[in-house]
Amino acid sequence: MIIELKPYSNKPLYEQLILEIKRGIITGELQSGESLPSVRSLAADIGINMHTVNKVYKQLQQENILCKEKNGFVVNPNSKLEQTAESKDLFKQQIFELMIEKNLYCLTDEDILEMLKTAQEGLKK
Amino acid sequence: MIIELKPYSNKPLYEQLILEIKRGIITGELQSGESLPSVRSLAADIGINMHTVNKVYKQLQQENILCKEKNGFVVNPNSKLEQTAESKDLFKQQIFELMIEKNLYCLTDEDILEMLKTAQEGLKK
Amino acid sequence: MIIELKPYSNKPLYEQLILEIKRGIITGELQSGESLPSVRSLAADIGINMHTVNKVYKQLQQENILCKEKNGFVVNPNSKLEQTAESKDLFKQQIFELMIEKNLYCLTDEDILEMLKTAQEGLKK
Amino acid sequence: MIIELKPYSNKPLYEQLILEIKRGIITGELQSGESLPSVRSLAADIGINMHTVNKVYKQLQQENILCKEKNGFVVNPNSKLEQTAESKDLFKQQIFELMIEKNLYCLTDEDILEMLKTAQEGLKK
DNA sequence: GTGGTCTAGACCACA
DNA sequence: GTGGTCTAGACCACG
Repeated sequence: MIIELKPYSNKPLYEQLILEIKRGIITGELQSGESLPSVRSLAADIGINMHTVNKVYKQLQQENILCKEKNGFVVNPNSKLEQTAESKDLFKQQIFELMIEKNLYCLTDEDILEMLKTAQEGLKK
Repeated sequence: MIIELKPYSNKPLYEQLILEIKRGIITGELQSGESLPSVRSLAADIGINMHTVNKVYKQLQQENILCKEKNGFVVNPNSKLEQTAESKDLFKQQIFELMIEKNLYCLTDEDILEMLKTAQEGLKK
Repeated sequence: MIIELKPYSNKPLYEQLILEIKRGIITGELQSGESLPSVRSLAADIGINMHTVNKVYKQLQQENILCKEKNGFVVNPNSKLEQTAESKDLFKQQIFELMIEKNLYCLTDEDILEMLKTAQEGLKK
Repeated sequence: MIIELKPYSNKPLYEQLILEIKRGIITGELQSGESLPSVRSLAADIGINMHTVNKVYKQLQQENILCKEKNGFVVNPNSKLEQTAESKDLFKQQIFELMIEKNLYCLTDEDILEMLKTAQEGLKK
């Protein structure tokens, strides 16, 4: 799986990396139960600090997306992921902000679905 | 218009306030062309610092949502707001992240629209 | 002579008015030696504060563009205006800033002359 | 790069600093992609407040002249800068005011070009 | 009265 | 270490 981060972006590296890993899971590049690279090797591969990768793995563990095993982290092997309470709150907040913009600029449900579809098609890099 | 901020939220006060003002515009509590309270009075009202309000007004001016008149700020009197290039980029990023979550937790288009609708109904506090 | 000020602009009213009067002189709408309206009547006409007009007249007097007579202000009757030392400094600063932008965005002398010409053609409202 | 600000000028410190940085870019003292000093160190160097430098960097980022990287700001690495819509409007206004002065004092195109050239030669302090 | 600018000092997130 | 945010208080320009 190829991961590219933008050091220029406003978005913190760790958030970018979280999104990248989630993307990998969605596209199937990271299968259920598959092991992730070690903190050190991933950090070296993508050229960022070890602590940043560590933070990412821990946060994804908290979101129930990764599980810690004795030999490192693996993708949660449960076929269907459940949102944690915190994830749900964050998601609601995302929806809320989207709704604000939607109304402010008079966008329709169709506009939103269209954009979601476009985003999804651009998923596999 | 009632504005409530959460001082201990992760979200910066100024971002919260920006959302609140946008909400006011959507619900019609703030009409097109209507004057906003002065930075000082709003700051006093909601119990935050003048400079924080100032930052909010300036950013909303940047987003073309507020206009500066000689005696304070007013809601952009244009009936239909246009997204700036930057707004569009941010919106695309919002959509992208939503799409990631949508796929990760196997949500449907209908789920998303339903949540948007719910959020909208909860608009008027 | 028709004067229109934009209360929305970032530019202070008094600076706008100074430019408008200079424009009038250039286009010939205000002839050499011609009287200007009284502070009060001009203020009333264009809907601004008397003090603002007063400030404008005084500043233009200092720039040697207007002269004070017993019955009010008149356009300096000298056929050819001379820049005061301060005007020259301000003008040099204007030129300096223009030069900065010109170089920053790699504009040519021709671009500048072209834009000056265009501005001049738009002079007579 | 040597930067000198005039604390008692009419022009705000932050505008002066913006011009100085643009000057540095034009003269090549600041190369494309080069890092700028941190807000704190630059502020200390030139004897102004950190927040003032911060404002300058942010505004230059807005103008697409600086980019924010993870560890500070760098000069936009694009070889040719593009004016933003706002920059263009400001530039037009500059041209307009120059044209007014040009006509008021009966200056010729050659005078303007001559002054621009002189200003440019005085660029490297 | 309004917003704009500048200063100063604090705490936090990120890497 | 970096910039980001927030607070607090001061002075100024504008109208």
